Amino acid sequence: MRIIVADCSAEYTGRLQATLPMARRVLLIKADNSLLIFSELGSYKPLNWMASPCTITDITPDHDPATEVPQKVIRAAATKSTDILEVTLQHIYSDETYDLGEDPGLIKDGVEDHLQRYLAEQIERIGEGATLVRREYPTAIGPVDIMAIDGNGVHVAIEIKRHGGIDGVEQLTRYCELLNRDPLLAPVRGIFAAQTITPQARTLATDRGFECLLLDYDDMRGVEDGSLRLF
Amino acid sequence: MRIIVADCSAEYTGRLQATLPMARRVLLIKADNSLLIFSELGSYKPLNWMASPCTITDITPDHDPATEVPQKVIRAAATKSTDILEVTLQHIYSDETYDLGEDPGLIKDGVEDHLQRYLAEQIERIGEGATLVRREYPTAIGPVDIMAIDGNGVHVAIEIKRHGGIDGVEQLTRYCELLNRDPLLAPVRGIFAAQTITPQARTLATDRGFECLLLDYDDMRGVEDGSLRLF
DNA sequence: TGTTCAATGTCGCAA
DNA sequence: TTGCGACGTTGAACA
Repeated sequence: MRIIVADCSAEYTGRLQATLPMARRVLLIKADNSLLIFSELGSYKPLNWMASPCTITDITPDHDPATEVPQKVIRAAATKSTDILEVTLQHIYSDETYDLGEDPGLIKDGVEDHLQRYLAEQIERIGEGATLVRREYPTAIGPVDIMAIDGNGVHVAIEIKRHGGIDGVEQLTRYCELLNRDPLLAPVRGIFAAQTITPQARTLATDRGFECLLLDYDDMRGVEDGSLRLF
Repeated sequence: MRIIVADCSAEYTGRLQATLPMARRVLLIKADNSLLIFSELGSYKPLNWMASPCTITDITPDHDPATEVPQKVIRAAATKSTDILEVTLQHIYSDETYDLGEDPGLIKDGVEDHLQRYLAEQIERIGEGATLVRREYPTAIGPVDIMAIDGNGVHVAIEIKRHGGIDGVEQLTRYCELLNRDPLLAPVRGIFAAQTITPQARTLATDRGFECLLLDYDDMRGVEDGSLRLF
């Protein structure tokens, strides 16, 4: 990891054009050659960047103290496209390199996948006698999160979200519309399951005849842990 | 901007739980207190982070060379939620601070807005004899990207995306449904125009009776530049 | 301030 | 590899 603090300007040409006027910034050049340009504000997104794979070229122009020749130009050129990011360094305050080595990486817990897995394993949460058909049930317009059959033998398409908004209801609507065209499946009920559901989404879902199911993550995890403890 | 190079581990608790095992990494702490943790690989997204607004607390435990007490713990706590990111620094290689000042920001060119402008000016790309009604044609549920009239005098609603996915088709569907209720406009054709269109979006669009139109940005820009050169 | 929508999105999974 | 959807999305425009 090379860390540069410098007054710099930058030009990006690729899927769009972007210009960064001269200002003091921090540049990171990672082991994979990706280059990031940061300022003091904003979230984790850099002002500008070049993703790996790319080649980095350091260009050092002749230095003439009389004129304001840049100290250095760093050119990052994407390998698989014509994207180019060129950073002109006017004054360099620091330029240091550290070898960080490989990173063991991040370990996550608690995302939608877990919700889906738990609900699939505790499918009777949608109603007594329900059985799982499969997770990620494939359709022409994408996989339905969970397909099940309820206690009355009726197919149930379940859309799962961590946070249920209108988009999720639209998604469920598309799936049910499509699935209900299949005489082997129809009628198909829809269930909108989420840890939280916005009032608008609940209204829309209800209006379209879908059931809303609030998921309690801790509860579901508890049941899972409990069942594991039995064996 | 504070730049720290250190062996560190981290724990994030918030919308999810995440753990980062001990490894050498780069930390950036920006003027707004946001904190980013980088490794050598990956794109611009940090391994872990805390967004502004948040408070940063430096905790220096008693140092006992006999046991492996961490040199420092940095605790970033979100202001508006209970999110916490705690970074334990075992060995610090560098810890420097620079004042970058304010950034003039990025200037962009070539986003969806430009596609829309080009297509509006080259409206016959949707068919010979087509004429533009207006860009950002207002409706009760939001503006239609482009409203036009085709060679047969039929209204055409055009939804433009840089990358066309299912969401865009849904958007176009909502617009057309609404517009077709207006006896002064109906019937209204729908065109889904994008630089790239996913197969599923194409299937859905076709199924709903919409035409798909692939846009070539360079081509459209070329025509534009060419016409500009004439004057 | 909250909501909606684009993004040089990025990331991960599965076909 | 490509397609697809989630994301601690981020960021900007607008009501």
